[in-house]
Amino acid sequence: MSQDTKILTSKAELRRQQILDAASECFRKSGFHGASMSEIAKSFGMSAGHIYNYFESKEAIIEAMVKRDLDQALERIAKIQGEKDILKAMLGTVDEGVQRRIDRSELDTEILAEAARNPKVAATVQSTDTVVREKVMHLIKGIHPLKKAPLCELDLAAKSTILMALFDGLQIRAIRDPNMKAEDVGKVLKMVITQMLQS
Amino acid sequence: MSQDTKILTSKAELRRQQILDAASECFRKSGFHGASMSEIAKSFGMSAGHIYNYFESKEAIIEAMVKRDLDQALERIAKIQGEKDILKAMLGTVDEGVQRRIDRSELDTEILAEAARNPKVAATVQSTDTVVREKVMHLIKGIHPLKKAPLCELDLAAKSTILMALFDGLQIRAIRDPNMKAEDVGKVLKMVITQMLQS
DNA sequence: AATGAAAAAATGAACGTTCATTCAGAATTC
DNA sequence: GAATTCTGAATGAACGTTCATTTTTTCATT
Repeated sequence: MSQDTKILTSKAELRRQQILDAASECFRKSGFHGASMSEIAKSFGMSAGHIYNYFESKEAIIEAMVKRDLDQALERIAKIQGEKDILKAMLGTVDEGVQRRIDRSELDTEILAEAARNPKVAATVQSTDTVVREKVMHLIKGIHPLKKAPLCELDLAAKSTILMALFDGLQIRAIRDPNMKAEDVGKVLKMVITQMLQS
Repeated sequence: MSQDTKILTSKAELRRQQILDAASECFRKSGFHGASMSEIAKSFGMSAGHIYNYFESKEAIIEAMVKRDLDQALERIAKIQGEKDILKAMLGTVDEGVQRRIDRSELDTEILAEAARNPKVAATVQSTDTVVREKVMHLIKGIHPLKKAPLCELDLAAKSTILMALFDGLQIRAIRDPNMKAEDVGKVLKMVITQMLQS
């Protein structure tokens, strides 16, 4: 099995994923600066120093985390894009989308805070967001072609921003208001999204 | 002028405000853990040690910042509550609200990240949010009393959450997408808010 | 006004701790 | 026995907080 080193899930790659998983959990609990390298390493039985054989620095870990999340986001979008009725497909993923934002609120907030002050992390976050937002705009375009004149590009950009802000905002709401009821919010959210994307 | 020590804006109180102002700017630039006490102190010509005559710890500074922001939020809400046409008054503040979220995105994200891992800061953030959200629910109630049956409490809670999530979300959007156009977003935002609060 | 001593405001070096990163070498795999 | 994987002590820098000390302000008394 080792005759071809091009296998992507090599041992080294598995080690990298282990580190990312452990670091995600530690960053969530303690924050990017609060979690030490040895805390991350010990949490899955590696020594602190050895992490540096897989990542150049602590900063590089957070960058890799952001890039890994991008692929998962693109998969979810592609699944919607493949459906006949795009609006219906979108509404069908609202509830799980709400729950995912709640679950990831602490980690994502930590990543954003780091992006707000660390130019390298900011660049990674911004470039992945650009990719996602283009896909979202394409989704919205696919909803509209019925009644009126086609959406102007300006409204399209603004609507994609609002749509993403709605979900991004829930991540903040989850921290500010831990008693938020996901089901009720999902209900109103579907209504708001329907109204916005059909007008 | 010194015969009555009950004057609220005493010298000590002014000093506290100076520290809060300087700390806000330093936290925004460097983050809560990235900004050192001496960096904060030096930025307005005080020594690091002297800060401890006004705040018990670094943590206490962030808590005081959150409480100070609450008062400003309540003032803005009270101004809307005093108007005849509440929906119209709300829409009138959307554009400046969008801009404020953009301007404060870095600092607020930093505060939230700290709240996500520091229970004391979390308690302060959550209790101030509860106060604000009750006022917002009261605002929404004031819009509705026309046509239909009164809003059920459940929808009221969910709508207040969505309304606040929209603005909270813009703060994240500003970090993920620095090219976001505030005016265009404001336009669509007004439309979405109008539709949601009148249905 | 001028004085001077007590109170208040302010300093900054020192302390103890923690952390990211390095590296010489041990353990394991091939 | 070479290559790879891994360890953990060592390094040097940085940080929050304390405190002995100095500077400034206050104000009753002269």
